[in-house]
Amino acid sequence: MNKEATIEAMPATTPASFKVACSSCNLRELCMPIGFNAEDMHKLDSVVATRRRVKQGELLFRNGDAFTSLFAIRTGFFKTCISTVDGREQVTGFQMAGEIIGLDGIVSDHHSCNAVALEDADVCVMPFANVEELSREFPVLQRHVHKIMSREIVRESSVMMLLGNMRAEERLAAFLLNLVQRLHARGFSQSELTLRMTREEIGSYLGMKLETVSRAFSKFSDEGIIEVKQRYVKIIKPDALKLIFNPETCA
Amino acid sequence: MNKEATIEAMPATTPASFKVACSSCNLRELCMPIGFNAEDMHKLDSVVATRRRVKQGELLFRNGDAFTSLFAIRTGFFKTCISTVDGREQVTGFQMAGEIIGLDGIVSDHHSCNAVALEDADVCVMPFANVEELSREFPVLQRHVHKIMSREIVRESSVMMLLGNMRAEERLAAFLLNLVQRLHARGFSQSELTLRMTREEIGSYLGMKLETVSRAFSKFSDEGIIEVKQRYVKIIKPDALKLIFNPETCA
DNA sequence: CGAAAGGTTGACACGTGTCAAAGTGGGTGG
DNA sequence: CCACCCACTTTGACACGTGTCAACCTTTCG
Repeated sequence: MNKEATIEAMPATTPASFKVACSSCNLRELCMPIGFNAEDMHKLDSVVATRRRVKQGELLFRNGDAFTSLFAIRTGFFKTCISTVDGREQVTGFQMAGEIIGLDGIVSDHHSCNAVALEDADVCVMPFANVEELSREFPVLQRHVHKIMSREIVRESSVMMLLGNMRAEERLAAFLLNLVQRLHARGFSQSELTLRMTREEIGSYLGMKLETVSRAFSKFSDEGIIEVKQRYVKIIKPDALKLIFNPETCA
Repeated sequence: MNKEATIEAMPATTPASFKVACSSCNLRELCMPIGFNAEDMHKLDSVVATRRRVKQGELLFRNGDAFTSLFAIRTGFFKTCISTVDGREQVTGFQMAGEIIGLDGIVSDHHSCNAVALEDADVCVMPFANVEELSREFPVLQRHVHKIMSREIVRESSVMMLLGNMRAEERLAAFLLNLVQRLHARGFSQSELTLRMTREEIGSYLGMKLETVSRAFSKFSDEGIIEVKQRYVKIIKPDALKLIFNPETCA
């Protein structure tokens, strides 16, 4: 059995050496641009001001908070969500190690969503003023920041495709494939994962009710495509999943 | 009766003086940052390389095209859309004068959607290399670019809320309110508009079928909330529309 | 003037939501 | 350390909103 897909158990994590330095961070390749020499790399370290721990269930930031910083996730797992006055909630994304969170706050200087830790997390606080200042000095960083924002725009577009055009099972298949792909890029199994979110949160992200999510899981399980036990999921037939999600977004 | 809400009939448009210069553009306040002095403003003119005309039905760029430039819409109206291998289409947005289009291409150096002119259009071509170079020189422009991208991220989040949580009539109400609000910001009526897109395109954007869009229009009309005749829409009771869309996104 | 594209409306089907009940597992306090 | 509790999940029965299919109408344009 492959190692469990928990971010806490990141591979090659040296036993908690808590440097606040990108230059010595093993996630650098995920959240920072490549192509820096050693000297520049040390200048880059000044992007990150501090670290911050967020316990499971706690908020990294909430709707309305003043925006001052972006956050790079070191460990842990987040959801971002917005909600209506009448209590309906929309999960707008799930974020894992190496991903950047907080871009929503730039436009209005205030965050427009909540960021909730779905497991104990550790983030790098990057004051946006630092990011912008260093971006002016380093075109590579500038381009990187632009790419991160563009990537988020493209991701949201593909979620719009899911929500607007796909049926429940297609959505769940796409969701699972996306999750394992991102976990695999972080050194985890491409067939096994442990979900960090509830059925309700998955449903909110995918625009369906928790019962529908549960039914879709059961259906995939009955068909031998996946193995499910609560939060644990094993993908038995990835090709079958891809077939269900046949219409590759942006083909 | 208020003037018709067609972008071509922009108010205070001097009779087609076709300068390629932001400093003398009457849309500057919409797509460029404020707070530039006259001297800097002229440097800023070099962001825009050329102009480009796009006829109704033609594409400004298509999925897969190399990304080189952002485009600022001077006149005209666009939709951006992505499609699946099996032909399903998702409209990801409608863009009008003063708005920036092409941000999707930054992440991969290739566009990931199609941009189609829904009426004859005229755009400023801004080579992204120019934008980045000037951004390094002018923090105000840098911040502006970041805000534009962040605004797009937030907009897409609110569409996710629409698609994931709202019912057909709520979606259409939100859509109409958003459209008139943007048109009003450009000097048009806040109660009358002429749609530039078909029922099918509205439906694609809002995740519903054209028949459902049509029915929702008829329902609003029957209730005296709006007046509809084909593409012409007059909002009789804006408050009723807001009530239908009561859950203000991100409340 | 005729054809094509877009829009409206009706009848019916079907996917997903709703409501309810029961099962499962993890955390916590005695 | 165990037992209880609570949050989460699964499953079933039924309802309902929206999709599907079809017919007809309106407008535009060659």
